[in-house]
Amino acid sequence: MTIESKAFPRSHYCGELRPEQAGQAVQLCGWVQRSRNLGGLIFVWLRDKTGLVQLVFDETICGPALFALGESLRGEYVLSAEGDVSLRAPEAVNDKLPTGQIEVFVKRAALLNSSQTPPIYIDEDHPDENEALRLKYRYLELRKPSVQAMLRLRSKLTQTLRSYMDSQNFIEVETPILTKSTPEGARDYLVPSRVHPGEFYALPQSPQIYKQLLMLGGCDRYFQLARCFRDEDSRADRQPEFTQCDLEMSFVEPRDVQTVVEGAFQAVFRAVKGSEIKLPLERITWRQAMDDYGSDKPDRRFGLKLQDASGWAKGCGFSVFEGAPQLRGINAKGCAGRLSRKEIDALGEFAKTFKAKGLAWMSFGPDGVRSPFLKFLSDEKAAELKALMNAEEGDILFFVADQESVVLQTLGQLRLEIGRRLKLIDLEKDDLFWVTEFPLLEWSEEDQRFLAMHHPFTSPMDEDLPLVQADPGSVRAKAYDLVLNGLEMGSGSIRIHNPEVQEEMFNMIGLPHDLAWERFGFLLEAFRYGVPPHGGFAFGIDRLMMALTHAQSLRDVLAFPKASNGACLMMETPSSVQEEQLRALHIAPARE
RNA sequence: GGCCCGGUAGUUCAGUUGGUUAGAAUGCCAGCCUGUCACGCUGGAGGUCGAGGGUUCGAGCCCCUUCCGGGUCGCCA
Repeated sequence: MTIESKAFPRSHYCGELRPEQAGQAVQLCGWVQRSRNLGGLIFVWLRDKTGLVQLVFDETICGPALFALGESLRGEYVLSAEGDVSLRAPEAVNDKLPTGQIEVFVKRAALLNSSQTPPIYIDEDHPDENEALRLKYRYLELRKPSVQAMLRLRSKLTQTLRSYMDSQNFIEVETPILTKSTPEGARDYLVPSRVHPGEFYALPQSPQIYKQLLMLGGCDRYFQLARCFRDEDSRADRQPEFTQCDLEMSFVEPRDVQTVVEGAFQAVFRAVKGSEIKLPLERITWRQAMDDYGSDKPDRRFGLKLQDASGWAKGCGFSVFEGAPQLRGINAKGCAGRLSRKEIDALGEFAKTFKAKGLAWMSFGPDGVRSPFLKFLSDEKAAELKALMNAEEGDILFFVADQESVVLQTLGQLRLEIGRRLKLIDLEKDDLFWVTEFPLLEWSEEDQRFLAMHHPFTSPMDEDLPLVQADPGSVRAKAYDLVLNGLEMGSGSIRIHNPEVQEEMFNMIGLPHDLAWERFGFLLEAFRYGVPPHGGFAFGIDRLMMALTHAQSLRDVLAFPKASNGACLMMETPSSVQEEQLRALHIAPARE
């Protein structure tokens, strides 16, 4: 019957009250979700991080002063309330609320704060609100029990990883955030130095160099939940700053690292999802992944594998096919009737965004074969192609003719697009596996030289060492990726510990000796002092969260995500600074 | 850097071929209401149609520029 201004010590969380507490006096704290004023009776939903519970203000029980307070309550007012938990009458039970069998008759309350009308709905019924507003008022969105549940899940995940890595005798070591700009790879965020005019630190894209130095330093088994930064454009699954579980081990081969990582994923799935992953995980080679799926991170939850028709294309009579280095295709089994002509054309446009010149198709409907290129083929060649692609009535074939990289990428993406459009993907399945034996190098048309596919410290496979001089492009690396449901969870490799091989590597990627020393001299020098063989792995915590929660965007699994241009709409960063600050950093103001 | 989609009330959206005073729902404010749970009923307030320029007798609508948000290609060792 009293109104106070200080919060009461809390006895229970709102969302956790159950019929077992009936008859008890409880103290609750939270925010007003909504109130329904019936005149002589007021119902108020109180929310905390666990969920909602219904408070009842009944004037005959709480008295006129407290009732007046109840009348004044509005959305997001902050309230501390004491009252008696009471079972609801059967006809008054709300099945939609976990706490719907009970309600709390308020006897004491403290109004701790009022609130403006919030600009976003803080409930679970309005998920598709304006992204910009959600980002600007993220702190309000955090009040949603679903977002709170995400944060708890994330915390559970990191706790599980830490305890698992500890159980495997890894130690967590923090490496510097102020570090050195590295060439190759993503753009760095630069940090100007006040003490060293004209010189810059960089934020780490990963703790790569440090963890290798830790191996040199005898740490043997290191891990870190590491913040990483890349100054590149965002995507739904890419943010400028993100968190990786980064690890490195000494005296190991790929299998040893993979065993530890697999175990970590098994532990996480057990703890967070309650599901069991069978170990060891399946391994497929990079070559196999590319040939079958046109991707080094295939989504294997549906079929539609790629098939090579290059051999058939020789002398087929259709110049587009004959003139291209490669012809590969997909048989979309039973999909002929599910794709309209308009949709097929849209897929053609889709294919063109991946540099394909066009998308050839051939459908086998009840009224016969239809295809824009059928007229160029003899009956025999057409029949051959049908047999080669295992086509039957109801199927539709898609082909891309071009150089290998374009063919594979286009068909790989097309396969995913068809899978999405026709809902062929089994979302209940979790498909976790290794892709191994990545190429060491990839040819860059732009730079007209080889680039390290992973990074320049990745070790070649022992059996491919003889190819290093003769055919660098075919050398495979001790590099491996972990893939979950078509998402790249992370990648790792065994590093080069032999100075001659390292020198050879720099040669292959066209990095002159003195330039290599300028950039990595400290590492190369360190490696003269008895570096152990070592290798490691890193996987994205954020992407793993996305997979575990079926989130559509990385934003949904971060407490404070950034917008697609890298800006924080809430704090309005990046922001300009005072000229004085710039002067201290020896930086000239931007000219308009 | 390229391409696609979007921006109208606090919020989610509608807005016809370019034509009167820009609408709905919800939220908000006021009043009534003792079993609501998307409470109900009555009344009310609320708009720089992202911004700037142009075409026109007349622009939320057409054109140009630009800003912001989302997606994507490039990029992301």
